[in-house]
Amino acid sequence: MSKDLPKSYNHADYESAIYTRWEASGFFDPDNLPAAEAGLPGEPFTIMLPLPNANAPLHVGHALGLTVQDILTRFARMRGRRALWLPGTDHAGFETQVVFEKKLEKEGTSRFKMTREEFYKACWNFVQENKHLSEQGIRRLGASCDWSRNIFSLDPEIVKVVYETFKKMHADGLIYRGNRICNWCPKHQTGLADLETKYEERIEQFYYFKYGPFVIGTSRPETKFGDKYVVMHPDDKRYAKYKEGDKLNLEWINGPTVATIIKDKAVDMEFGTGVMTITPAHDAVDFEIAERRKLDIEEVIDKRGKLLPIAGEFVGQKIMDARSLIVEKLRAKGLVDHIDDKYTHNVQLCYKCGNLIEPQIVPQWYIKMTASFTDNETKQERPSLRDMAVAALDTKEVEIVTEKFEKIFRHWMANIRDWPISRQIWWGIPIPVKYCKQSLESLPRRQAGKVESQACGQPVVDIENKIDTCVGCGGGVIADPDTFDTWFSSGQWPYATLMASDAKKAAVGQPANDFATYFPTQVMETGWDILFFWVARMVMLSYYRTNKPPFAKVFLHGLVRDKDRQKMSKSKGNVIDPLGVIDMYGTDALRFALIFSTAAGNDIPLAEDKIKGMKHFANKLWNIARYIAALGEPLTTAVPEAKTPADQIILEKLNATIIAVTNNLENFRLHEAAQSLYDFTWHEFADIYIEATKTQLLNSESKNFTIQNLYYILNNVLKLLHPFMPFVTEAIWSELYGQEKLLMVEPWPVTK
RNA sequence: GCACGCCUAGCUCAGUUGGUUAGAGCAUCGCAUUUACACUGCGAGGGUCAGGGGUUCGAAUCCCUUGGCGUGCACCA
Repeated sequence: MSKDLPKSYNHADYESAIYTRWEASGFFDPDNLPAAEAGLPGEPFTIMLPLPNANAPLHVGHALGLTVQDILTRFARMRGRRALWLPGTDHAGFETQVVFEKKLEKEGTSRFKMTREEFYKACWNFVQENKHLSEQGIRRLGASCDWSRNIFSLDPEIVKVVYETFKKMHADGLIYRGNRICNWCPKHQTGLADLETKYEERIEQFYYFKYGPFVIGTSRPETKFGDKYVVMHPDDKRYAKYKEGDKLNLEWINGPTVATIIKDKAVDMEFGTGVMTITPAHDAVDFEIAERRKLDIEEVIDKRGKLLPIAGEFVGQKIMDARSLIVEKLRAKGLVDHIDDKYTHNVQLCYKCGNLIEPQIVPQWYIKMTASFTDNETKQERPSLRDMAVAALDTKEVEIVTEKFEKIFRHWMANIRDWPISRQIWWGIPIPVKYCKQSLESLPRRQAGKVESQACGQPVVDIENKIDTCVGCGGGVIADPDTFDTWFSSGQWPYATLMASDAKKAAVGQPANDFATYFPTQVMETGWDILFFWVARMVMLSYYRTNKPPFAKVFLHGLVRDKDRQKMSKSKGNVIDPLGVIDMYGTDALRFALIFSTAAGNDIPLAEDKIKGMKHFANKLWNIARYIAALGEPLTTAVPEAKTPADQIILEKLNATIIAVTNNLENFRLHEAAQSLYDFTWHEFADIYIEATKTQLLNSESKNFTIQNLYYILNNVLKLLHPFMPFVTEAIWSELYGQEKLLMVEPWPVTK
């Protein structure tokens, strides 16, 4: 019986209905897959959806990641594996707070005009809305993820796992509270990790001031009020007559002062005059010298970037406003030696707002990255977190697809420093620590050089929020006001999600063995821009907590750029909206265009022409099916018969294509798999073989096996293409064979 | 400064461990016209694989070098 199909494939007629059928089938949940039901469970295949941030709509970069992950998941599923693609959303602490604060700003308010509770609730609602939108977008991309396990990083079950890790690390001595200089963003009022700052080259003035008998250089006159140490290199012959510890009386900005000579090798003799004064509270290098030499540390600038009383008449002024006034005053006092107008240097900026980072001394929680430790439970000696991660690469327990990124990863690991995990923001997981109230109040928190635990014992980790009495003095306690760096929780994602899933199941009396079954995961697919932020942390934390790698392979995709290789940005107007593209050309066209000509990790130029071309490909496939369907039913669709030379050639090429596609998918060469499918389908199958069948079909002897071969090849092509173009292939499949059998769970082709 | 990568057709890019005549999409040009599909088919032009040197029977691919472009990390007052 022949079928009449419409002349061209109209994606809008099929996509949403097909997704609904997939979802209703229950096969996104691997526990429902036929093999598992039949008591023949395939090997699990797990992949975690990398956390779309709950603060922004999907962009084309998400579309790429989702496509790659869906291809891998569908491929695994069709090969009989229990494929679990676990979707989730990250609260994305700082990122979301920044976005939400901008929104508040537009509405003429700010978080500082709200209570913390009000802010948190408003932010929660904002995130829920966006989360819903993202999830709809993910569905439109055809993502075959298991919504029954959908999870949010602020779900209590996740928070519990995160807290347990914190407690264990604290018990193991890997976490400490450091009262050190950190990267402080005066706009966002929080400390930031080095990764969360960026550098920008600027040409500014460099000032040379007379400091007693010396000339000192500085780019930041506004920090110089409290300077009382003058530092030079011990081998600098120019200053040999000054000895360590010598005191000098001299005139400075706000009057006479006493300076102490310090000799330290941290000074670069070649730079400036080889003499500097130090400002330990607002400069990392100066702080390091002061800490090492036990020098006094005095704050000059407050957390909002205004001068403190030590600045005398300048108190309360913003540092940038004060700078020129201070220079004028020094000039009036005859203390300006000269000024270099063309001083090129790099300034450190907040990666979000681009404001200058103001180094400040703020107590923060840190994780030791390079210290080996004794596991408090097992009493076993274990290597440092860094060393565990590097060992994972050495043993190939974790492999990063494309060597280039492995090198970058190792380089970063070699230079890693302790990770500050506390943030002074409100949107996030609170740090589960209590302090003695009395000691906190008697010692103003965040006062430079003081640690709040001095009065009454140590801070106490309280993950169940039960402690209300200070163990030292018996008085009240105060909860740590800070939240975790988002990456501390998302860094635990691969195991935390599965542990949390078990906790949820156990709570309703279901068998809970997700962690046992689906961990470690097989693949982590994400953009290279979060290799350090996320991938590195997952590897370290997973080995720490589970003794296992979080995933076997890391597949890093590149940035999607426009056709001229420009970064997509709203201001350039070159942003491709994935949902708009889907409306116009269909999901399959977008997916295939994204995958088609890119290697792992390389940036992807995406032009509308390419997407359009792939829509043509979907239509070509549709018309191949239409041609074949019109020929009527075959005797069998399972056995090909190579009787004519054309048959032989096409069946050989099909076998070669099956092998190539399978092999390329196994090795993450998705673009090569896509290219060979495109080429085979269009130029071998359609252009050559189908043209040849027009003659073969005229002959009644060859008609039957020709129809048989056409179906056989079409079926295989549909299966091979399904991971890449799930909608059009499923649409054709159901037009041919009805809606009962889903292509999604058909077995993967094998060669005949 | 430390590290990494890239340079292949007009444009955007593929090219796995070295192995036929170096490929695709788009663009260009010619031909075909009620065809499963114009969202088409057939065909053509277009490359010193950045330059130079080396290893090899053989190099876009490996090594050295020069030039150009880019990225990550660090960062000096």
